[in-house]
Amino acid sequence: MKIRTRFAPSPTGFMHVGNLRTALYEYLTAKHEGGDFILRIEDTDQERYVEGATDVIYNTLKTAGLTHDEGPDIGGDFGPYVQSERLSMYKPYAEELVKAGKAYYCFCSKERLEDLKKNAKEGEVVGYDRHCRDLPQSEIDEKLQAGVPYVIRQKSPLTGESTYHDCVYGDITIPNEELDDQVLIKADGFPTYNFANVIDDHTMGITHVVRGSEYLSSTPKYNALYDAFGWEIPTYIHLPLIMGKSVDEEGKEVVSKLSKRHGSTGFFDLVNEGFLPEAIMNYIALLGWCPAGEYENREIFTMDELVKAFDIHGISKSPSVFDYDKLEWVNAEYIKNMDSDTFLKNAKPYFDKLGIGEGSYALLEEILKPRITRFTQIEEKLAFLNNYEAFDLSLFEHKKSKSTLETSKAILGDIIPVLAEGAWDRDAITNALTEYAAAHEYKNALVMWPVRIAAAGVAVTPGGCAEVLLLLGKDESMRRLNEAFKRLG
RNA sequence: GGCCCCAUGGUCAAGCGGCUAAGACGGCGCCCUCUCAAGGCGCAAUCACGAGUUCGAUUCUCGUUGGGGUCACCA
Repeated sequence: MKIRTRFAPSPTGFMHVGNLRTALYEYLTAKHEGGDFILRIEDTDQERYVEGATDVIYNTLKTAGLTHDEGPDIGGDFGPYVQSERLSMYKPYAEELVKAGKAYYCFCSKERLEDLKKNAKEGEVVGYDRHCRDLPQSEIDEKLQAGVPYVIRQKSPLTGESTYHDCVYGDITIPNEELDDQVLIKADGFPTYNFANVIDDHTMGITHVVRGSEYLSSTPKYNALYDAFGWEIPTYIHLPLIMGKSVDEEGKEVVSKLSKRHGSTGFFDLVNEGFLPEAIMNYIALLGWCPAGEYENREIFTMDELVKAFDIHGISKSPSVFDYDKLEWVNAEYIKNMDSDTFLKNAKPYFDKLGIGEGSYALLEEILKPRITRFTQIEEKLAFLNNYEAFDLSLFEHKKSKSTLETSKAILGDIIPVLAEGAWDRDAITNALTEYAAAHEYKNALVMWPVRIAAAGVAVTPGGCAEVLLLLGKDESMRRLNEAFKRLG
């Protein structure tokens, strides 16, 4: 049978990387076996409606490279794919359950439910007291007739225990008394997430349910629903949570579910910070899953390779901490391996901002590629091109090169005229400097150091002396060299 | 608090009764080198604890501790 998985986000306008990783694993689970990946929008909570939020979902999936086979935007044989458009189908299912004695009408007011909670003993957590579970039929009819608002609740088993199998966690057993009579249809007639989820998954032919491990303990309730309808229970693949590390008020390191306080956790937040979509996906694929066989120890994967390598046996059970350092490294790997066109496409906005012309593109690509871990760093790396301030002359002093204020002054004095007359290409500049060094029996470093400092005005530059001069152009270089020379007295 | 799950270096993690306990990020050192990177080489760093089972436990069982999740007319 063809595998069908689904990604069922609710439109909140924000795509958490945890959700995105779930989507990724759902995609990979299906695609590894040649199955279908379905997108379904779960918008049964009208109170949480956010304008344009579904576009965020489409854009995320598209940018992330997770192409769905069926969904609200492209259709499919199991539509509609938006829950609010399926609204009419849920209640009849719930009523079918009521008729079968597997669910019941509950007329309890919100106030009564709140009182239940309020009256609970200190530290005690109480669920619904099943007040309406065994109401006499006459009373039910009466209330229905009178138009008393109601919800439909699932009749959960009171005793015994439920066991189910999960592909990652193995057999899970829960005492049935832990299962409460959850609401299936809300007072407004809308289904709850739990209920709609089961109905949708079944009617859409979802074979593998992939979701976070927070559903581990409520899964028996879902199963009870499948059983009540006589439907086949899907294969479950629960995923370990993604955690974040932070420091509490006392300065202690604490680990908790990844959230805003750990830094950017939204997909587009990360993208805006300069992380490449491919790198983000690559990184999160490895958070909680480890490749095996021919892919063992591999760190960099294209989406196609992930599809080939993915195997649910490699999914780990323990939660993992989101490591921004490693993400940064993965991102850098992608940059280093980029072809020129892609590199330029990403770098161009920054080049334009700095007023850099086409003539420098190739050289910049060469010197920037190994030096940036994110494209957003370009501005800072090249700041010296447009800024040249009266830098601290002590920059000319460099122990390793044996450069001092004196040697710098002498060498600049000698070399400025030479450079002024020479050609302005990489070889010419390099040769001029090294030949001068050789002629005076100086180490290259002793010559390169002051020239680079004088030209850039900063200690750290991407690329070396010749590259800095080239980027600056002859006029600007000579101007700076002369100015620095003058300042050296 | 009840219930469920988890537990290998700082982090991601391999391991599935016998290994000098992989690999990666990060850290540190060396090399290369005009700075910074990149690259190369190397080093430090892990089986939470306690009982069992076994000839032998990181690996199996139980307990302890620690961490996480969950207990809605939210999804």
